[in-house]
Parts: sequence; structure tokens; C-alpha cells
Amino acid sequence: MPELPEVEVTRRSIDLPLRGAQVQAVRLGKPLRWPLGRDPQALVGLRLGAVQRRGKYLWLPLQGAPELPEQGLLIHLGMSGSLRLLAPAEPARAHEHFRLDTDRGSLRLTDPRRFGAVVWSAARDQDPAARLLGGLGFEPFDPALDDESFHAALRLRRAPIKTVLLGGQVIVGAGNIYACEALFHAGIDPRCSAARLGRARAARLLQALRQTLGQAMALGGSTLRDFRDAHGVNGAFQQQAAVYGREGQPCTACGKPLRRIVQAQRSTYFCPRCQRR
DNA sequence: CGGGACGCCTGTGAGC
DNA sequence: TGCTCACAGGCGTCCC
Repeated sequence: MPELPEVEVTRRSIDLPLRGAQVQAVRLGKPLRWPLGRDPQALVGLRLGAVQRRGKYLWLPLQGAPELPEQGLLIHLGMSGSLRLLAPAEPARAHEHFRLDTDRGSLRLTDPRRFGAVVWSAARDQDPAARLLGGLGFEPFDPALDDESFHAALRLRRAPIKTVLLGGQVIVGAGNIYACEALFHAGIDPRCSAARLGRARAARLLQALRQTLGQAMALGGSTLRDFRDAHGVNGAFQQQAAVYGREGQPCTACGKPLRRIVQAQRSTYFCPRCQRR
């Protein structure tokens, strides 16, 4: 369900309510992608620090244990996960597989497909967190990311630009929907080798990624069909995708039927006229 | 090493 | 109505 905008909207919706909250109980449901890696009981009494995001991962610092001052939980929502902040008395929802009860509310992870994960780590820069975060590329809104460095990183990749965007080793945050949308807005054929993008087109792509992700964030992650933040609040309105899921329908810019192809086992939607190699 | 396929799961919608 | 199949917002791991 979540790409960067949804994860960031989720982060913002739990950060202030949970900052400083004290853990009262931790409950696990069915196994997620990886085991928690820690006795849940060991987390009771700790306090939550400011929630951080790296790519599509959330990092929840757990403070108050002198011997483990940097420990925390790394959370990934996978394909179908979402976080909600509920009253502790609220009954478990369907597919609720992780629950963190605090004195300021109960954080619930529901994830039907269970591709998501909640992993304990002694520190963000120690394994397993470090291993999972280690290979990630630029944050799209990192001020240090400029056209030059983006272009330079793309030039090292011979794979199709769509695949490179999804890979997350150059830039994080765009999943299948936003990658398709950004490539459309940048006028770039998704099959085009990343290495063959010139400076100007790389710059256009970076701008399109920021525009697409930024707008989705401003609207509360509303591009996704049924996304809600941790309070259950929906986006301001349903942003219509220009190409994603619109195979055969007319391009909003030129009217030509949009195409669907498969790249690295994922659907890619694009306009064969507006997007050039 | 880069690049692609696989597999982890459950739900949903289309087609018969 | 009920079955089967394709497909779904991700990504670590394995193999070439």
C-alpha cells in the first residue's frame, strides 16, 4: 500500500502523539516478514522518541534503557501494511499482527499480506537495521541531492530507468505507482536505460519525482485508493493517476491509448507517444 | 558487481 | 453462485 508519501504521512500522524509515550505492552500476531528479534517484554517501560523515516522504513527510537540507549524498532509496511493509532480498549482489527500499547494510545500494524516487518535493533546503525537501510539511495528531498549527483548516479546504471527507480539504490521512495507517474510527467520512456539519460532529462526526472511525491504528501498520500493516516483520516481528495492502472485509456496529454508492459515482474504504464527513449 | 527471477502472503475482481 | 486465474502499492535473497 505505501510508497514514500504514505509512509511519511503515517510518520507525521504518529510522531507527535507518540513522542515520549511509555510502552505498556507489546503483542504479536501472525509472523511478519522477519521476527521481532527481541523479547517483547523487554520493551515495556521504554519511551518512544521522535519517529524517523528512511525511504519506506520508519524508525521508532526506544529510550530509557541505560545499556541500550540507541535501541528502536524498524517498521516496514510492505505491500499491504498500515499503522493506526487507537485506544487500547479498541478490539484487534482484521490482520492486526503487531500492537504497541502505550500510555498515549495503542499503535496497531495491520497487514493482510504480511510482507511488512517490525524488527528490533540495538541501534539504527547496527544490524539488523543497518543492513536493511545500508544500500538505500538518496532521499528525494535531500537538499544535497542536486541534478548533477542524480545524473551521475543514473549513469552507473544500465538497467531500464523504471527498474532503477524501483530498486531504491539511486533514489528511494518511488514505488510502482509514483515511478510510472513521474516518468510520464518527465516524458521519459520507462524502458530507456538509466545510463543513457542526459543531464537535462535526469534533471526533469528529479523534478517530476519531487513534484509527484511532494503533491501526494501534501494531499495526505491520497493517490492510493484507500490510504488513511494513523488516525484514519483520508487524503483531501483522490488524486487521479495520469497513467497508472489506465491501460488502453486515452493519454490525458495526447489522447493516444496508454500501454501496459511488464518490467522486472511489475506492471509499467506509460504513454507511447509522450514518453520518449 | 549488476541485473533479473523468485518467493514471501492474502485479498479482490474479472471471466467463465 | 462459485470456481479459477491474474494481479496487487515491496524488497531481500539467490543465481547467472
